[in-house]
Amino acid sequence: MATDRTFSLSTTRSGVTHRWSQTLIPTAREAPSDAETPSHILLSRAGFIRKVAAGVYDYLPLAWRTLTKISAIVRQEMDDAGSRELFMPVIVPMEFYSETRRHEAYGPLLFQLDDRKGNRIALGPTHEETITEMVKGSVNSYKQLPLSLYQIQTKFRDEARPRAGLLRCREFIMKDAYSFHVAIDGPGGLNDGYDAMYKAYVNIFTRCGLDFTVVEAESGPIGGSASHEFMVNCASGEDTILKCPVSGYAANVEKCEIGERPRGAFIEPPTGELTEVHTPNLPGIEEVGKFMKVKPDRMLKTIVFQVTGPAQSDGPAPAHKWIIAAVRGDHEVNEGKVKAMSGYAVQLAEEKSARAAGFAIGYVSPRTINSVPGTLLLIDADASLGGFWATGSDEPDHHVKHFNWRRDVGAALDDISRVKVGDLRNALAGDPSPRSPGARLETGRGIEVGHIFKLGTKYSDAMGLKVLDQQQKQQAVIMGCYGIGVSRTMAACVEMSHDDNGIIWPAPIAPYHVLITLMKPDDPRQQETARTLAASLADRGADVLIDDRDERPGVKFKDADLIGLPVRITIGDKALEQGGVELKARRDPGKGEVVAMADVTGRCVTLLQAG
RNA sequence: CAGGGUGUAGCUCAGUUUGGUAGAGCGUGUGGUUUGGGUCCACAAGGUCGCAGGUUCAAAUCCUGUCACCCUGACCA
Repeated sequence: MATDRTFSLSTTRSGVTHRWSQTLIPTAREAPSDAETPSHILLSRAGFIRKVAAGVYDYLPLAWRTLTKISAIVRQEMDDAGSRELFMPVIVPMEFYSETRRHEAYGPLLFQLDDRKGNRIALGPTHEETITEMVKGSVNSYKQLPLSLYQIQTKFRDEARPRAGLLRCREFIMKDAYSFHVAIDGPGGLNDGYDAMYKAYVNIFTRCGLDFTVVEAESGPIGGSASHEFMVNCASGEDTILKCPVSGYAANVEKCEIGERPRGAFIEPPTGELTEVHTPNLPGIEEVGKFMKVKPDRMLKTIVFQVTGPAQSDGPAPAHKWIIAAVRGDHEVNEGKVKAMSGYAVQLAEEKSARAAGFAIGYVSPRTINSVPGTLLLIDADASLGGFWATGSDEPDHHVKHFNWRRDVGAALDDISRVKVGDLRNALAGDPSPRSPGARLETGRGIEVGHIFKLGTKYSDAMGLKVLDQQQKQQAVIMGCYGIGVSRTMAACVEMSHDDNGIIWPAPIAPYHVLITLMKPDDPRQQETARTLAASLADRGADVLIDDRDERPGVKFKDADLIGLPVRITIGDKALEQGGVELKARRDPGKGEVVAMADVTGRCVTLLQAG
């Protein structure tokens, strides 16, 4: 159907009308064998995506329409939040990383290639360097700030293991935004810009029709709640999120604090003689526990970290070389908490050097605080309690029973420069909430679709992005950066919203709003009805797909459910004889109902506005 | 990167153990039939058996190498 292209200053949005026979929607009864997750299976079967290589996909017409709609919402909200769109190249010259050294941080994740002159080139995994370089050449004065810029671009990351279709790709579409400020606080400061982005993100994901949770994520260099992740709630999500039902506090596992827990005073008497047990060839806590007939929650897991420097680059030199972190056997050490409690930058100890220093890796006990010089012992509250404990014996293939803090570690426990007790492990469901006394944390799963954080001067320092401030002094620009996985959002939406028969699109990001199915595509009366309805719907801004294929009804209905457009209108003789057509919302079960012709458009619009 | 697995028609797979020159279902095309939830029938097109080398009279099948892809884990600003 021809659209009126006459020139006008502003166009009232009118919907499109497309015919199935004129677009490419290769639906399939079976999904490719490598598809396992619902979004991968359904997007493949419904003809949205095709795999080109591992983690690389074609976006077919339906997918592209949805991606365009997500992008349109992103653009509107970003523009409203004062950010301006630009477009930067995929190609990043390797020189851009010479100062930030991020190619080292990224490692093999960075796609690289050589041009014909032998120059090394990267395919951008994100664009901090490119935009910092660009702004450096264009902004010199505080008067030009604050500034916020964004783009929607294809990004490249050579993931070790792409998986789950669009959820973890090597080539994907991302909206990335960067903000530039002279101050952290006050009008126009980083915090202002960050809050504006936070609100824009809430608007974006709400408008997309997603069920999502905003969680606190690992803080940036500025501290506080400087980073948030936007997670689509869905059981198949890769990430665990924790929520306090009373205060509304939510955080990811890396970040989640745990409320006050009882801790030991190290005065309990031993439960028995320290007994050594031969435990050969047992790789994990689980196996060792079974062998010794001790439950994991009665074992102490002792993890060795090495100190790599002060927590802040300008901090004092570390007084320790090693950190041993003791948690209950059924708990997991949280590296961020090890950092926070120790005040050092740390990494998991390299096995060779740790052995050389005297740690029997795999069999370490807290007693090594007394045997390896320069060691700091951190104990999780739950592990500091009294009672029976089993732990390593500090020699290969042996563990001990009846470990007792006071008897076996001794006076070091009273020296706060050598031993600290606190929150050291990943939070779990049922843990005390850190924000609301008496409340318990709950867990859920999520898919990360957005991430915002405060960068501070990390890039401007490294790359020399400075402006002259009001006092005519050079000052490093303070930055924030804000990402949305556009293609991942589409997949996350399918994960969140589908049934056995197919996708169930929320109206705002459905490829089309209404599917008009002709039972007899050759029947002039049905054709005329379809044309009339489509024109009327398009007038109201609805995008319409007309299934004009000469297929059996069963095939058309199955395909309709599969591609998941929010509203289906079926034009057939039965309803026409009653002076109407059949109307059905995708999310409603059953057959739909016959609606009088005059009411159809109104009913559709109502259904679509409801989501 | 470690461990496991798979590459045969557009898709899902059988055939490989025991070598003899390639099959099914779905999909596609043609004809008929059927017409409100993946009709039924007939005929047809479609495959360098991932790639390279080797053994053999003969290789999808055995051997060697290589590439790709998948799963679990590690990793994931």
